[in-house]
Amino acid sequence: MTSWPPSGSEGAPAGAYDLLHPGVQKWVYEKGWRRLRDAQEKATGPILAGDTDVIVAAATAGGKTEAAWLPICSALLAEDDRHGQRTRGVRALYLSPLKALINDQHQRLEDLCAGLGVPVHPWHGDVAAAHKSRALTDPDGVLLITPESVEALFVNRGSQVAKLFGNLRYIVVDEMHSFLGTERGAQLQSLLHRIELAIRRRVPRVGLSATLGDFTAAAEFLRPGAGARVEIVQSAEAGTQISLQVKGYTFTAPDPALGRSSRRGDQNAAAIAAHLFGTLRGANNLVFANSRRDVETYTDLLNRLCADAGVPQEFVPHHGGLSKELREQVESRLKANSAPVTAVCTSTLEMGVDIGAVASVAQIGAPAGVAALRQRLGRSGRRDGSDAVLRVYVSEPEPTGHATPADRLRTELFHTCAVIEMLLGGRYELPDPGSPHLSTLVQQILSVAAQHGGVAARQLHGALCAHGPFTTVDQATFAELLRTMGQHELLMQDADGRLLPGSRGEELINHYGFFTAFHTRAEFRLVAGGETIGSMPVDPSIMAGSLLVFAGRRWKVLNVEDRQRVIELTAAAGGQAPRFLGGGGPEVTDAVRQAMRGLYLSEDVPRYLDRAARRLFQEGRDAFHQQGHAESRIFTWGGETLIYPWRGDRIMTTLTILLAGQGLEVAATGPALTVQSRTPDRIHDVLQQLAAMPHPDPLELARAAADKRHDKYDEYLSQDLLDRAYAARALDVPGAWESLLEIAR
DNA sequence: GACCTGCTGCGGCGTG
Repeated sequence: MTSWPPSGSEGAPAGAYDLLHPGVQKWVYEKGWRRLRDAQEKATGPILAGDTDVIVAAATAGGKTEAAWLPICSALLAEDDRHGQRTRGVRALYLSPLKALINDQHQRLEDLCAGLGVPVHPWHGDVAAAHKSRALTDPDGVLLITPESVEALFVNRGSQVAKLFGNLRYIVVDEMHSFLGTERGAQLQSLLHRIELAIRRRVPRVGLSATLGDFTAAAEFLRPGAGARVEIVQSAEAGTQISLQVKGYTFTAPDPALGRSSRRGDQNAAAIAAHLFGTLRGANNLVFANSRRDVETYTDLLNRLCADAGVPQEFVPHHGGLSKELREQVESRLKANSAPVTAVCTSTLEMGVDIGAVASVAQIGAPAGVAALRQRLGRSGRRDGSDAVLRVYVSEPEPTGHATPADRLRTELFHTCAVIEMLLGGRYELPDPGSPHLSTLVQQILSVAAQHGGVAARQLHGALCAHGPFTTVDQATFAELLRTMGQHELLMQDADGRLLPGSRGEELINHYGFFTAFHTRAEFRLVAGGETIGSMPVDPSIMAGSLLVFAGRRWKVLNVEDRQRVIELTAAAGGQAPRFLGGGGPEVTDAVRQAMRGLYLSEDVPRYLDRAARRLFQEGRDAFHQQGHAESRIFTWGGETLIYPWRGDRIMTTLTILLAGQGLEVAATGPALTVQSRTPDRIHDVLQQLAAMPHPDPLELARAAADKRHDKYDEYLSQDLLDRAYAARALDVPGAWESLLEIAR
């Protein structure tokens, strides 16, 4: 890198540094950076040119943020130089999936931008209204914002959007992987498109992520219809070394004759908590549990161990049900790095927030997915070049007389290993391109109608579908959607045929919950000593006298105020973590289930297993072969027939509907399909007949499915549209036929 | 037995 001020570098090939604005060069120089990181070196040219969309893919802590902002700030300053004055209006828009990430980025960007005279404005639900109205009166610089807050701008200040973004030069989408293939992602695409429509100009988009599985799909997401022209910048720098261990635990499976028992969880949790306590104390760590309830349970167990040992409590919970104050306390304790603290958390601490040096990461139970596990791992080993340390805790039942053949397969462990193998091979989940995201389209139609105070149907289709992100929605489908929205009084037509929000539509738009594309549930506020400590979903089993574990403490319920939705608590001695009911778990992808089968069939034993896990792994593999899974996929046990397709949840759902259509009583349980009281031969015949049939229309299968409502505005879809949304989201007919042929063979 | 994310306007009240 050349020095600053520039001196005698003439003749040297122009590196990225030489392309940056002198003001930005000065900042880099004063930081003492000896050279730019690979991602920064490669991204500067394309971003600075300002005529192309760019994806920057680099490992966590690979310098992605600066890779985007060094050239963006350079381009803005160069524009000012050309005009001889500072350009007004928002000139760069940064979109983040998390408020906490915006706060974090605000601090980092201020450091760069303050000296350059580029103001930076955070904008989300926790930002004071006064700040927002100030930014609106005289907009300038960089705006850091959530998709929901952009939605609110369109709905509440539709006429100001064109002026606000009139001089926009760049759009940055951070943690882009978290938007791919989701309702929220479709909302984001629509909002970006609507900004460009409002200012009648295309604005270069910069997407950032460390965990993209497929650059073609990611590029198509960033610029729908023109993904092929998106520039991909991939850092060649290797990520941190990973130090990885899977720890196995066993527990005695409850006797099925005695009914369901909760002892299973208790026994595991106590043993795992004891190991966590012994290993993690004295340093900063993150422990990821798979549910809020588990977060509370483990925090409580760990702090009881602290109390028994007479040492300070250093385990704190962090999840979405805790109040903003409590979460921020945990985040600042992690950042401050003064006294050791371990956060037990859900995915809330998975992304972005730079929480400083974390010695290790623990994961309890099979990880939700490959990208999620990579993000969690990326929280450790960020600063000093030390290894990222990950321990995964897996529990399996001890085989006794009561153990089922399925118990002996050790599927939790093989699931975990399959995800880890995919992580080590960089095989992240692929976004699903086929979903029409009709629920989000309902929201966007209402939002556009509110933005303009009425709109013609043809314009609406042009804006959102024909030239917008909902390209798979044709005119006929769109017309049906408008009709069903009319029937539900979401829309009405005025004398000129323009569409306006109807009475129900007005209600939706005028409630602040409108801005999210995802579901939100009714919740009770938990209050202790006059302070709100968090919230939990309405649960009828909670009443005065109930005992609760929440926010890492133990409480008794004093009072439940149904009308105001408030639960009053007082400190108490015992209790259980509340159930945060609702939502299913994450989808298990086809790639993971196929990788599980690959692990059973292989002869290699992963090196990252501890002794107990290795024994469980070997037992699982032995059971797989003894039970005949290598040769067959149909088995009988206890009057039921079990089918093991070893395929993803969508294929399992599709097979379930197909078999139910043949008059069989069938349910998907984990990796197996359970069919009631039939002989395997009979089922084999049915499967063979199905395999020989032509593929059915997915819509026909969807019609037969129950429980199809899934996304926020699905309740306003006609039966036919709901079937289409479900078919695209939940079914995989070609995959199911591949699987049928495999099983019937 | 199973994640998470996010959110406005306005009235009422206290303080400088």
